[in-house]
Amino acid sequence: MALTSSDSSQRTAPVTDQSNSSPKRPLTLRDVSEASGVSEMTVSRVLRNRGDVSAGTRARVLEAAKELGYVPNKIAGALASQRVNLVAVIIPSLSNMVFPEVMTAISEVLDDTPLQPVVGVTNYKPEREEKVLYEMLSWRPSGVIIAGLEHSDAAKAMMASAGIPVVEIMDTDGDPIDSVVGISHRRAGRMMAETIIKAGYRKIGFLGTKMPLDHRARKRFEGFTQALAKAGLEIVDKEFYAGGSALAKGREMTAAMLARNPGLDFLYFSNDMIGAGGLLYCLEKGIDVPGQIGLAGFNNIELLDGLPKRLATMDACRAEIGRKAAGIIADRAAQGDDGGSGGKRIELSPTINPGDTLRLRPSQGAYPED
Amino acid sequence: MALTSSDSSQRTAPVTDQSNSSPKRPLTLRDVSEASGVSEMTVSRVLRNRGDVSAGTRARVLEAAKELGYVPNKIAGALASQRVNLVAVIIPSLSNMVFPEVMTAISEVLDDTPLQPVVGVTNYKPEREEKVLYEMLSWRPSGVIIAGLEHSDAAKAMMASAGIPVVEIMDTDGDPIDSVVGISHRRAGRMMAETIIKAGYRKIGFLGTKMPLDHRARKRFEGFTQALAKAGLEIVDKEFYAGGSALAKGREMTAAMLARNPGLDFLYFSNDMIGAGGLLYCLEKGIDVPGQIGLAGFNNIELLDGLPKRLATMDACRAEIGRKAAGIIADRAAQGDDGGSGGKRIELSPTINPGDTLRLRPSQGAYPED
DNA sequence: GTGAAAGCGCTAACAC
DNA sequence: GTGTTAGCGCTTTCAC
Repeated sequence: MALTSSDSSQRTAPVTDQSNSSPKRPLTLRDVSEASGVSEMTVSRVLRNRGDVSAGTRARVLEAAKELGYVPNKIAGALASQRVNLVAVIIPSLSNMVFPEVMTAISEVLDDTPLQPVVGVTNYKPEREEKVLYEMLSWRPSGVIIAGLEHSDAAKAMMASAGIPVVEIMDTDGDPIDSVVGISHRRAGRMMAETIIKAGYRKIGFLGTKMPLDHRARKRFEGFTQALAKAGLEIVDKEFYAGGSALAKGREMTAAMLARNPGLDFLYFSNDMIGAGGLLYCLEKGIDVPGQIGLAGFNNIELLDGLPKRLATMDACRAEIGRKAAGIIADRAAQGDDGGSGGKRIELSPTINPGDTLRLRPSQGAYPED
Repeated sequence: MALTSSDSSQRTAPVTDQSNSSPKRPLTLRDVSEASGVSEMTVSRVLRNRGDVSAGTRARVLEAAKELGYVPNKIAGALASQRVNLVAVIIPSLSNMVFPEVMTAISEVLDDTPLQPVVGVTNYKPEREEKVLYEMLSWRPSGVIIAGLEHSDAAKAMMASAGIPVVEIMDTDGDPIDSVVGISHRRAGRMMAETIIKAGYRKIGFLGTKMPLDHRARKRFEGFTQALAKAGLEIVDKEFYAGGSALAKGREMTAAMLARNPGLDFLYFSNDMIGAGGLLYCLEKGIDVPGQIGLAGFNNIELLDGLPKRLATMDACRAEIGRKAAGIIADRAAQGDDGGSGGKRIELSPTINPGDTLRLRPSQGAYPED
């Protein structure tokens, strides 16, 4: 791909610096055409590597384009060809660690295609999501990848009628507009609860974010409490935070909760970062983890490798989600498919990583395994 | 801004779902024009809130647009108006924590303008930077914000001749194409060295990334060793890593270095994350920090609040850099300035945050302060 | 293998 | 206040 001569030579420096010679009018195909003595049409063909062009003209055009420092105008190109090789990727946040990872996976897949990702950030606000979506759709992208299944009616309507493939990612608990790739966060919560119960923990506290708009955290919580209920258990205590450093908040909340309920034997954190804060607190206080208290988070953040103990957590399949989602868009785009042909539904299976903060067997043999 | 009626109503759901009624052809102004019985031109004016339109027609147009679920085509708009309200933001990485923060500041400033940021990621590779830049410039953005001062000749030429404002950010040690906003990383390295020396530490180790393309880390290292040399000191040991979890690497490298050189009394880490790994290691080993060994990192990452001790570090003014850079672009865009009018040069002053891992007075009174 | 004409969907500029 | 005309810089299509 990077080896085709036109590809590399197109974006090369202007050998003759035109910036002082002419008044700063952006160069057009016509300029290259005149400089090379070749018609605009043929110049266009050379620059896009389309159709047959003789080696001679080809060389002359490339030479002229390079000399002038010509950069094609994609706006005009897109309007004329009715094709925009952009994929809108709409995510709640960049500072969450989770989303950059999904982005990376998406980029990797799209790198092998003509498509390019464009990111929009919503900050977990539906009205911002709607605005960002509107802005992006107005550039007529080839597809949309958007986090979550919860959107305003207007947003849903826009996506449904855009005539392009839409992939909702991260979460599968709900009705997709078109395609979905993700995990069931309810199931993830349930799985964690079952694992904890099986390990013999009984007095369980929950610590999470206050964000009512973080639907995935909410669903994990629901799944978690539901599975506990099924085993006749109930959360002993819970606490939610908003803002500030997650690590510090995890520490503080853990301190507060353990002060209120010294008898707790497990803390389930809605993300790894606050979990790490809790872990550091427990270790500092000399609490036996996972003997006296077990801990678990969510996300399997690589960032945290290197803590004194590895926090038990759950892999949310972020990279795989990104890859699959990008793959769906890429396939559809390659087929010239406009999104009408029924969406895919891909539910990935998250796995529990017990780390060092979750004992695997019940201490008193209360619940035999299997 | 969000209160102007056109602004909010433009992006509202199609009340009548057109997706089944017509073959999936994207709607055009003409459709709205016909549906409302108003000329395309006037529809355009209403939708953009330009010029005087009577309340009556205005209402009818809005009604029709909403009904149809019309989303304007920015491609056509941009081509016709020769205006693209996009700002290209080109950064090395999203997973670095540093850049999302800069992005956030940029977005905040641009939110008050018609401009919109579009991110491109280079992964610290010059050839990718060149490609990303080329792609973005081909959309004719209103400005470019790009990390660093080191670019390929081709990249520099493209930016110089693009006829738009260019702001290079993060670093001021070098020659900008147009404007710069950042800190001097050489100075940052020197400052840290001077502070460390003043505090009485003498046997200093350095731990950093192996990336030869992380110019800012390199400059900090240079400034650091240079200031040590001035005081007649030399780094006792150094170690570089690549890949993997920074926290874990910091821990491992610290262990290795202290095993080799038990006499070290200070470790300077090129970033907070590996610094945190080192800190955790020292605390675990019962090493007296900052008595026996002092530690410092770089970046003042909020993420790390909550560690057992606050790591000494240096604030890189990330938010301020983002704000100032976006401000420059926004001002120029508002003035219709094409970037010809001489760039600004803004050098911010990083400050040292001693945290709990850097004693402030020399223990033996070797170097009296001021 | 190359060129000429038409037009993508909008908006600037000017008429009315 | 509203409509008309003429492009924006490309690519499509078709002729040669």
